[in-house]
Amino acid sequence: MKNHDIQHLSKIDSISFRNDLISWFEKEQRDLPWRKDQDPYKVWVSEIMLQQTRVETVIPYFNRFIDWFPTLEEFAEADEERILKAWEGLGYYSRVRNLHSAVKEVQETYNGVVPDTPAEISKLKGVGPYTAGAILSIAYGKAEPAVDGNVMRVLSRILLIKEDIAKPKTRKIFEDAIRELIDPAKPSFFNQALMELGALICTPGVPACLLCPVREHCFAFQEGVQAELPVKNQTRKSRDVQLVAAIITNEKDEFLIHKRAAKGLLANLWEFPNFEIHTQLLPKRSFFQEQFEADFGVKPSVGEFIAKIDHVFSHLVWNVDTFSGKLAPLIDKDVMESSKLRWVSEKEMEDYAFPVSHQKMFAAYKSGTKRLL
DNA sequence: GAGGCGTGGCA
DNA sequence: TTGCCAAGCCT
Repeated sequence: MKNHDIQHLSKIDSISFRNDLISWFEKEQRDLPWRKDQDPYKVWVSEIMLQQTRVETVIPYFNRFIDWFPTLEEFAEADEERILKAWEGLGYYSRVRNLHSAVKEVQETYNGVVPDTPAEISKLKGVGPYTAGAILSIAYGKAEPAVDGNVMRVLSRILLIKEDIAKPKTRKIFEDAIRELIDPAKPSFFNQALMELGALICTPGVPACLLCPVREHCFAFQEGVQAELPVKNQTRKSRDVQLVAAIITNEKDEFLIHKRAAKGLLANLWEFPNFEIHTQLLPKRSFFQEQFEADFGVKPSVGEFIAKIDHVFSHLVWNVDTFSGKLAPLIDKDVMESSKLRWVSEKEMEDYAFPVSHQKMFAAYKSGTKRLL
């Protein structure tokens, strides 16, 4: 660490800072389901769910997840369809596949006990620097930094750190600061308090400094520049993708669904057959039929237009022209298997994990069906 | 290091 | 409406 990176660090009374911060946390912390105990498995699950995801969104998912998989061992033995279903709608689905892989690793290598050293825990899939520090401090009481976006925002203000927090190497500056400031007696509360402060008081935009328990320690507040921090220079441009999809049924009122590839966007989730449109040469119905026949060897009939579904991802936007369609269930059984196609009843669809984009498509289909009755 | 990887809430 | 954000990690 270069000292000039954190010139205000040495001016902080770390004992007083810790006490003010932790006293506030002990009084004001939210009653959250993952704070009921310090089971390393539950702490781990909650930390993975909370990555880039709001607390209010996570709460019901966490409760259901622990209901379905109360212990690390039970989650390790779950099948992939079930774990994806548990994550359906949460986003960033590789999180749950990595968690599953890591939990199985803990079962096999560590006899079912989540490791408590930085070196071991960091080797687990999906456990990066933040999650490692969070589990080690919250579940095991180790004085390790857990630097997330909240911590960088809060500390950038308190210590007047103007490094760009969008740059990966900047995290180390904050980890070094935390190692100086962390309460060795209460590392769990210290780390959680910093994040709680970021969530409740030291928010992005205009923070509630008048309610802040540590504003006397805050150099940004002293200089009135809290709204200018943190510095974050990253704009990720998203790209538009045109798709044509069809909700295809057979004479038994079953739906044709397809399992997505094991890598990439929405990996291993199920979907209604769809294709990306690169050029606009053919009418969309014809394009869909040709692509479908090329991939699966039979040609469906494509019926009425259902809806144009717009769905925004973090890095791209889907624009999906959705049609209804009909197909006799005559696709060869081996082709169905190798093409990862399946006919399922509406009831059976409940057991499959679909991305939100396809839930929107199905909702539009259902409302269209209802209109026809 | 930069970009892939979801979703919903909010100004 | 549009863009930005919210307890990151992987490649």
